[in-house]
Amino acid sequence: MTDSVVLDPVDLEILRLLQNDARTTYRDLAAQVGVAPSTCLDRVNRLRRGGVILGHALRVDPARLGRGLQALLSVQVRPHRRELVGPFVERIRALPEARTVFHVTGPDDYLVQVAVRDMADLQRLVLDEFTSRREVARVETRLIFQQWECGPLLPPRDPHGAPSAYQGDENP
Amino acid sequence: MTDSVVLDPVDLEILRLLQNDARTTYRDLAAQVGVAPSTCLDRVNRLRRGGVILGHALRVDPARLGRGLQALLSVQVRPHRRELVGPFVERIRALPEARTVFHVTGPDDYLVQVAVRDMADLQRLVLDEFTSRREVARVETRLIFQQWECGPLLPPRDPHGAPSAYQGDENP
DNA sequence: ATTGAAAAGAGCAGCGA
DNA sequence: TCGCTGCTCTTTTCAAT
Repeated sequence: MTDSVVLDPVDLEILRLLQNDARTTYRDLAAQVGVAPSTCLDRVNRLRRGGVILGHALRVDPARLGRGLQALLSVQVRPHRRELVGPFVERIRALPEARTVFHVTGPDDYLVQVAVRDMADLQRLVLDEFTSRREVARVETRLIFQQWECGPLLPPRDPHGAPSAYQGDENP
Repeated sequence: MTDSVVLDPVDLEILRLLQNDARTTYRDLAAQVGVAPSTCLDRVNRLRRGGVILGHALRVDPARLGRGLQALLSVQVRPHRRELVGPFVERIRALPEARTVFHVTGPDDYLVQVAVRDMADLQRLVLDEFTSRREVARVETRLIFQQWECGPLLPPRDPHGAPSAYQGDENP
């Protein structure tokens, strides 16, 4: 399914450091990991090509952009068939208010994280873009008080005490 | 509350481009926006100081790290008081499986996005880290089929046809 | 695969307009 | 506020180990 990706401790440490600060230079990276800068570059490029690193995203403060209110909308799309949900997702993704769309199991089909200016804006969004649609059977709105990003994503530790290096799925 | 932040069309275009690829050089940025590279640097630094740009995040593929299964856990914490929820959030954030924690309105207090290896791993996580805790009154697990990040975050367009530049809250 | 050194390129400050 | 010039640091390449 995925390309062969083998991550040794050097790769893991680089990933961990870059997730803490994606702008760390190869020089600093090299110093902290204990290899040459050119080796770091090589590793990072390999992680890129291997699809482990998908890209670099700018973290922006929604409040400073006039979107101080965020919410999660649980949406039921009926009937839940490809010809309906495909366009639904694309339409939602195109909304300037949308941040993330989750397709999930359970009674509600989608969870949509949105960032809006204020309550009036949220009301407008829900009414105009969700409940007014025929394929949208139900919308439940939960406001987001606060949101925390968690620590760097790392491979799970092997529960059986196997070597710490993680080996991805192979597909030669 | 926030510093004075005024965003003109140049700032907005820079933000839009950087959200697509945060590693775009000032030179390329300048070429696409139509100003001098030094101006781009100046603008970006201002956006940094103004708190609009919070930092740079590395986007990583969880599946390539052996965390091919993601889920959203709705968690009810009872009693929902500061002395309980503070430590709860910190404990959850420290879990290597946790990606994002939302504090939300509604019957469930928290939404926790987790990335695990497989179903057995998810079961272990729910049982050991959530339902076994006394302050956790209820956990509802929804699996994530798929997840989409949406377009760049931009200021809302003014509904009254005012100038397109967005002016943040002032506090001189 | 990793390295050090050298070349190419980008970041950054100062200055003049 | 903008754009130019020049210096410094980073990134990237490459031959050798």
